[in-house]
Amino acid sequence: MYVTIYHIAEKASVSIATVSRVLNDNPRVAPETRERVLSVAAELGYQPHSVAQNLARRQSNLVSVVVPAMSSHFFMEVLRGIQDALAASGHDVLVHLAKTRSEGVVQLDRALRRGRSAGILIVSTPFLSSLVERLGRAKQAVVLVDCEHPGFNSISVDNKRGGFLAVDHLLDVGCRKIALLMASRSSTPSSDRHAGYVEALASRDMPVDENLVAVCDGEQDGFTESAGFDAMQRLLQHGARPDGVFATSDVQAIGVLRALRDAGLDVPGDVKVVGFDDMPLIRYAEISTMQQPMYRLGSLGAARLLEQLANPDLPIENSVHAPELIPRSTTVPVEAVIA
Amino acid sequence: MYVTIYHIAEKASVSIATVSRVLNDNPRVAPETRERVLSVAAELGYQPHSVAQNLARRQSNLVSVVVPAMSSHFFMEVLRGIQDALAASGHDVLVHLAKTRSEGVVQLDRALRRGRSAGILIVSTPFLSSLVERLGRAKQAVVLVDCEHPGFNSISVDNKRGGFLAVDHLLDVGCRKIALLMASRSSTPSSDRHAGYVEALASRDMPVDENLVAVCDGEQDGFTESAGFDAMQRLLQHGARPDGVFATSDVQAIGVLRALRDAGLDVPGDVKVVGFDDMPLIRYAEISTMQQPMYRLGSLGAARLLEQLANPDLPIENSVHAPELIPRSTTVPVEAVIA
DNA sequence: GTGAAAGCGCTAACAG
DNA sequence: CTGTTAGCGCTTTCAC
Repeated sequence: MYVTIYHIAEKASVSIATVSRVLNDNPRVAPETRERVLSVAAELGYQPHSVAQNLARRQSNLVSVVVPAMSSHFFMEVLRGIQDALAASGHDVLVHLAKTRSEGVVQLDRALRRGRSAGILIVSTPFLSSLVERLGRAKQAVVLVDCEHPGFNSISVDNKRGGFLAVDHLLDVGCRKIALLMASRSSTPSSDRHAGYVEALASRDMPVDENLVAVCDGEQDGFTESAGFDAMQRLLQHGARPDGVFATSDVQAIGVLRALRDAGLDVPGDVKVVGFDDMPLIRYAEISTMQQPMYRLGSLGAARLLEQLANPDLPIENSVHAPELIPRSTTVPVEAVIA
Repeated sequence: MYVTIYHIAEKASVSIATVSRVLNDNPRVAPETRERVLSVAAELGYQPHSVAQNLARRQSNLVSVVVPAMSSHFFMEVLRGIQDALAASGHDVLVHLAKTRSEGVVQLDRALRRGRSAGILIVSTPFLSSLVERLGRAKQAVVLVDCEHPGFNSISVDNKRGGFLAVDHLLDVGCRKIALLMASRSSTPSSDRHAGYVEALASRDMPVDENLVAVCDGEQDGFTESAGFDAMQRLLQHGARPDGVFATSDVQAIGVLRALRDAGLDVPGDVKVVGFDDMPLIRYAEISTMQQPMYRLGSLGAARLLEQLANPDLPIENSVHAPELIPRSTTVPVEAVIA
C-alpha cells in the first residue's frame, strides 16, 4: 500500500497533525521536528494524496477548460498559456473538448459537476442562454477567454479593432476596392471583424459595397481553407474584382490566395491580402495578418480565475486585447512591387 | 451549502447507506425505497461529489494524458478520440502539454501524483530512460499512444509500413529518383518511415542514394513547413533532381511544394510528392498522403487503458495500425498528366 | 432490504 | 510547539 502521513508520523514519532503542518509549511513547527519529518517523508517516498487533500480542504486543484475541438494552433496555444499560468499554484487542467455548440453544453455540464474543479475557463464559445443559465445556477468561478458576456469575467480580443486595423492597412498600401471574406454570421469574432471593416471604410468616407462581402459557410463556422477558397471564387465569378482582401482568418486567407492564383491574379501585385490569427504555417507563407496573443489570452484567463478564486468579491472585468498588425509580403505597397 | 446524501437520507427517511445504494444501482434495495430516494434526489438537485466518491472508492475517474504541445491536427484528434472513448465510463481527461522532452518528464511527474488519475496515456513521446524509470516506480496503468516500448501497452502506427507504401506508390506512378525528406533523426516515427523508404527501394532492387535524403532540423523535430522548405531547397541546390519526394509529414510536404515551385518545377509533372498524416489543410491542397487514424489511435488507447484498469493482469500488447495511402493530385501518373 | 459504523487520507480547529 | 479529535462526502462491510 501507499505511504500516508500516518506512516511518516509513526516513523518520525510525531502526530499526523505535525506531519500535516510540516507538509503544508505551517510555521508553528520546531525546526528540528520539521527536519525529521521531512527526511522521513523523503526516505519513505511520500506523495500527498491530492484527492484526500481536496476533500479535506473543501477545494479542488483542478480547473476545467471547455474548448472547441478544432485543430487550430489557436487553441493549443491558449491551452498552453492556461496550463503554464496554473502550474505554479498546483492546478491541473481538465479539458473538455466540444466539437459542436450542443456538445459544448454537455461538456460544460461535466465540468460543472460538484467538487470537480475550482473554476471554469470557457474558451471561444458563443454565449447561448443555456450556458448562461447553467453557469448562473452553479455558483462557480468562471472566466471567459476569447468570448464575452456581461455577467462574467473575460479576457477577449478586440476583433472590431483588429478588423479596422487590417482594412486600414490595406487602404494605406493603396487598395481602393477591398473585399471582406468573413466566416459564418453567427460567429461573433467574425461579425466584429466585419464591423471593423465597415468602420475602416467609413473612416475614409468609402462606401461598403455588399458585392465585395462574402460569407464562408461550412464546418467550423467557415473558418477553413476550403470555405475561403469557395467564397473567394464565388466573389470573382460574380464579377467582383477587388484590389484588396481581408479574410477573417489565416486559414481562409490561404484559400483566398489559392483562388486568386487560380484566377491568374498576382498577389500582391493585383490584389493584396490580410488574414487574421498569425498561425505558424501562415507566418511562413508570408501572409500579412493580425496577430492574436493566444498564449497570453490563456495565461491571463487562468490568472484572472486564480484571482477570482482568491477574492470572490472582485468586480466583473473584461480585459480586452488588441491584435497587432504583422505586415508581410501579401500587402507590400504597389510602388515597392514595381521597383 | 451543497446537498449531500445526508439531506436526501433525511428527507426520504432512510439511512445514507440506502441512499448510496440507490445512487450506485445496488440491487439490494426495495423498489419503492429506490423510487422515493430517486425522486428526493432529483427534487433536491443532488449532484454527487466526485472527489468524495473517489476517496471512498479508492480510485479516480480521471485519466492523465501527456501530450506534446504542438499545434497539429494530429493531437487534437487523438485527444478527441481519448475523451470520447472515456466519456461513457465517466472518466475525464487531465491534459499535460509538454513543449519539450524535458517538460514531458515534468508533466509526467505531475500526472503520476498519487491518487491523481486512474491511469496515464502517453502520446507521441520518445522513450527516454527517465520516463521508463518513473513509470516503473509508480505502478500505474499506462498505455502509450503513437509510440512504443516493450514494457507497456501501446497503440501505434506502423510507420515503416507507411513509408514503404508511400514510396511504393511513387514507384508505381513512375518515379525512379525518389528523395526522402525526413524529420530529425532522433524522431522515431521519422526514422521508421525512413526504414520504409529504404525497404521500398530495395524491394525493387533500387539503390538508396544518400544525396537524395535530406534531414529537416529545427523546432518540433523538424516537422514544420519551413524545415521542409529549407531541406528541399538544400537538396535542389546540391544538384539533386528527384522525380519524386516522400516527405515524412504533410507540413513538410507543403514546404517541399513551395520549394519545388520556386525552382520552377511542376508538380506532378516534373516531381511527384507524397506526405504523411492527412491533415485537413493538406487534404484541400490535394497532396497525396498517408492517412493516420488519429482519432482512432486516441480512442483505442483509452479503451485499452480502461481494459487494463478492469483487468490489471492483461498481458502487454502492442496494437499496430497501418496508415492508408490517399492518392491525390501530387502523384497523378505521368500519362494522365500529359493526356 | 436496511441501518450503524468504520473508514478513505488529509486538514483544521481546539486544547494544552 | 504539538497532539487530540472532528470532520470532508461518500462507500462498504457487517449485523439485524
